[in-house]
Amino acid sequence: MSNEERFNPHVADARWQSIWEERSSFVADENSTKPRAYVLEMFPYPSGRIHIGHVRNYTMGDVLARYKRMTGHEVLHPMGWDAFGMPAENAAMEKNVHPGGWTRDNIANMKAQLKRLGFAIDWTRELATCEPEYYGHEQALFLKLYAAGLVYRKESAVNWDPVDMTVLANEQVIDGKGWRSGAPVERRKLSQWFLKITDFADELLTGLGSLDQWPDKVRLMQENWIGKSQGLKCTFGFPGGNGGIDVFTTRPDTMFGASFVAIAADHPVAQKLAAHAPDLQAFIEECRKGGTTAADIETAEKRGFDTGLTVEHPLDASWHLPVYVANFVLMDYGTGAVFGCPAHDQRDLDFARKYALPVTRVVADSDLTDSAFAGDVAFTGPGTIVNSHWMNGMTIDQAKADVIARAQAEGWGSGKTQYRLRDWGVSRQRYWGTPIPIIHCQTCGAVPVPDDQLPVILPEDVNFDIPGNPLDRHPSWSKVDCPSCGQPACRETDTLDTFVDSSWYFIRFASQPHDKPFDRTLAEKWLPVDQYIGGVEHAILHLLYARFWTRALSHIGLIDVKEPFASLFTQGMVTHQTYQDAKGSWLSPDQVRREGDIWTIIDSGEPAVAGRIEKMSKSKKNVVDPDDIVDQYGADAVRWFMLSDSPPERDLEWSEAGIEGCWRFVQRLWRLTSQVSGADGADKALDRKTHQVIARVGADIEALAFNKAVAKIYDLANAIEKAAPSASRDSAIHTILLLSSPMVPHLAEEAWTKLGAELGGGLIADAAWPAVDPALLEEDEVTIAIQVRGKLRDTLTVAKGLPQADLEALALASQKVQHAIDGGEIKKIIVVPDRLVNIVL
RNA sequence: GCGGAUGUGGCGGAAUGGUAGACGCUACAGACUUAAAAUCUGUUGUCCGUAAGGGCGUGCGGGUUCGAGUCCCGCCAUCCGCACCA
Repeated sequence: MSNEERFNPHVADARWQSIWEERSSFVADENSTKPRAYVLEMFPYPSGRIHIGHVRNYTMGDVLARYKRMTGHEVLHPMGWDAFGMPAENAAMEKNVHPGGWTRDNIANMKAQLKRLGFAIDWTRELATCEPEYYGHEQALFLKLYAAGLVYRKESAVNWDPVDMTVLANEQVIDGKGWRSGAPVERRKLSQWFLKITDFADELLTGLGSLDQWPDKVRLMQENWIGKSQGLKCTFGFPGGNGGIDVFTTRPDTMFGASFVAIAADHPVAQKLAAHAPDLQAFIEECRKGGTTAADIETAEKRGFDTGLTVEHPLDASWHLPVYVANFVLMDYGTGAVFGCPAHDQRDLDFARKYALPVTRVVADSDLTDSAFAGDVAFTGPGTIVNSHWMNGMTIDQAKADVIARAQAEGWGSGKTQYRLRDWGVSRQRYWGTPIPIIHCQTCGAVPVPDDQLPVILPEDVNFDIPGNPLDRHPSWSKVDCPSCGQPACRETDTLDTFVDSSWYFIRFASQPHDKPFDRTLAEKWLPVDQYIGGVEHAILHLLYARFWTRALSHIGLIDVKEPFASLFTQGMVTHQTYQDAKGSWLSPDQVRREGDIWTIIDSGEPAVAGRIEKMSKSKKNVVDPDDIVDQYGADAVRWFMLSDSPPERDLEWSEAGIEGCWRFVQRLWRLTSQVSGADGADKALDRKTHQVIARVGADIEALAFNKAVAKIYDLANAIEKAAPSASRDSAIHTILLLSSPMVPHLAEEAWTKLGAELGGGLIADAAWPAVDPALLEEDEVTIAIQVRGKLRDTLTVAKGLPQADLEALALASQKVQHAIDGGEIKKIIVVPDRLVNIVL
């Protein structure tokens, strides 16, 4: 085949990309009267190179965006950069570059990479969170939330790396040591800024109910994260009426089964006692050291320290319970104290057995109502209250209500709703983030930076030669006068968690005025995002914070949007087989060769081991660089591969054979377009196929079932190739181009132009999605399955709508059917019109 | 431990309770070619059979139904999330 007959992406891709750009094809018109569609993929962190996972993510969004355009929508499909964060500081330390320069270079590189894939993005709205034009407005929003009382400052414990002199996130603490320095991590108390997300706990929970286009899995994860539970908050008083210990319980019905009270190591009562009790102090220290990883907790023994204190049981003041400091009680949930009811809580039982505390049964599900409780397995099921005075015989729910009512009447407690969700700590002791716009004054305290002094811009002249936050040691940056009293004061040197940056970028995309974060009317025109696509790893934090931030803005009257993302889709990862040599070192796919089932290392000829199929990662060397494959196959083949075969929510395995197949299909589609014949005559069967495929592909794209849409396009391609020349066939070729154009846009434009004489020119990107003729969706012949006792014995092709009696007669006339009946007695015949006949013997 | 998802050919996967395996990949055979690539035509769940045809097949065991990959009950396996949450 000559070169002219081939589609050449190396020429075509760039040509069409620049034509789209020249014509501003994908710039969203905010004055449009068309229905709007806001399609958004989670914006990337500018790490330096596009990852194949990004390609999959953005290809999905792109297909939807292009499809929406073709179906008459004004589409907003923007792109930006989640540009603050630690990797830039790490690079600064390792390579002696400025985080800003490093980040901006990365953005330039990645933008070029994205452009090569031909995404239909409105680049005029591009934003980077590290630029003052963005984070300045974020500071303004932060101060509005502060003014509304949704921001506060409190002492909070952090993981402190004493060598790097920095705060570490939990996942940066490995075996109690800093991930970078390897130094044992200390717990430090720092004054930190918090956002009152807990004020919105109930709203965020009930709001999940309206998100019917979110995956159940994500809604459930958020529900669990918010962790609503209802119970009783009550006081166990110290004898003599001198204060007491507040506890929260979800099982007030088991009050009479109490045998001890346990408090957290950080509980004020424990702290106070420890001041004069070195052995308790030592115990508390040990509790704090305990790891926070899953494995640590699983293996951690329940341990306690008897304080010698006792408290009165609220329902019987003569009954005194011992108070322990226990390693399993968390200070930051509930009140930091619990009462233990060992018979009906496994953790309490473990503890009671260890310290030989009483175990009293108060719930029974059988005849076993004795107060003595044997064994090491707590009973947590439903049952009837026993050994509990007036509550005996009640159900658990009745008893709960009774105790809460009594507590409220008598004033020692009240019903309470408790959430697992904690307020969002947003302070980061780092340079490369949004400066928190607060000034600390000795006289006035924390003073917001006045509006006219925003943005608070990061100083450029910083260095990373020594550990710690460069903002802290900058000679002048933090030194300012107090806006309130004019005395010398000090800027806050902490910066905001980068999750704040990503909590409102979708609003800024919709509207980008210079003088304010967004224009309300314009933002409300586009929002909520109609389709949001990204990785499931953001199921909780990013998506919860963005929901909170939007609600907080709504709460203070800045925008009338409750939920930012109407529909959410979480796509699977791109995976690839891994390879190792005999010593276990990872090998990249191009270092190995396969012969049958044997893998060998190409250079040395030594055997290689083909390992698990895993998410592409640099450390396992099973990566494929998007630039390389675009160089080799062109953007369209890569895009097609991203959409083929695997359902988008599942993992997609990269394979050489797979991309080769896509490349062949791109060429096959190209060849088809040269087969427009100008012939006359209709081909009813092909027309029918064409219209069925139009309907399916549209529905599949709307459902993001790209693999099915791809399969239907293959189906149509097969049908076209088999059909004889006709006007119908020419029309089918035009149709298949339109249907595949969101997926392989460069090829589609190239072919569209080639056929332009017939079609009147114009870009296929601006063409309308083909209309479905409903009349052609119906077959006029149907194939009927003939079953005998539910087993298929024959099939018959008959006219659609044949009456039941005729179907029965035809079925019985079949030799195969008669053979299967074999003279047996027919009990009844089930007929499903146009589908099947089942003869029951 | 708690919660959730998934399980279909050699592989990725299709299938409103109604013909299981669409479509793609792989493999094999053939055509074209001096040859290769590309392309085209077949075959490709499994077992029995020359064939016609038939048996068995959607992780395992039950159930509902004229009919179950699909619905119900109970297991098993894998993956994911959360995790001392009172």
